[in-house]
Amino acid sequence: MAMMAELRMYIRKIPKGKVATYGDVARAAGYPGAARQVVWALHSAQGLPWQRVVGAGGKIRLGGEHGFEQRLLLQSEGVVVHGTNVDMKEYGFQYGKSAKTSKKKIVKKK
DNA sequence: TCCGTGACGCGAT
DNA sequence: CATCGCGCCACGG
Repeated sequence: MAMMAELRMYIRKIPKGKVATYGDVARAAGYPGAARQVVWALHSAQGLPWQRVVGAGGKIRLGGEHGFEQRLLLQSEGVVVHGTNVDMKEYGFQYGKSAKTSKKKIVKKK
């Protein structure tokens, strides 16, 4: 499957109220080190929860108006943003971690 | 085909 | 903290 499609698919897995980093998404999708491609995938963010993708350490990498909007969107989902950062300990989403114990097949929303 | 461009990541200075 | 350098890789010129 095409890389961008994979990335977009994983981005959609991020639940509301949680965030994942570019690197995490890339690794989860099977492309470690392809954080830049995540950016590309987001560029064509059609229906994607783009605001739930932040930089390493929970840093919002968007500038100006966009960064401000991302902050608002995240907070409206219950994520507390400190300046330009998010507390990953509290809101970081771990891919597949829950599936590890429940082996239950995750029904991805389409 | 080579080259510049990213909402990147990470270690070194 | 702020910067730099390097690795990473799809895409458009």
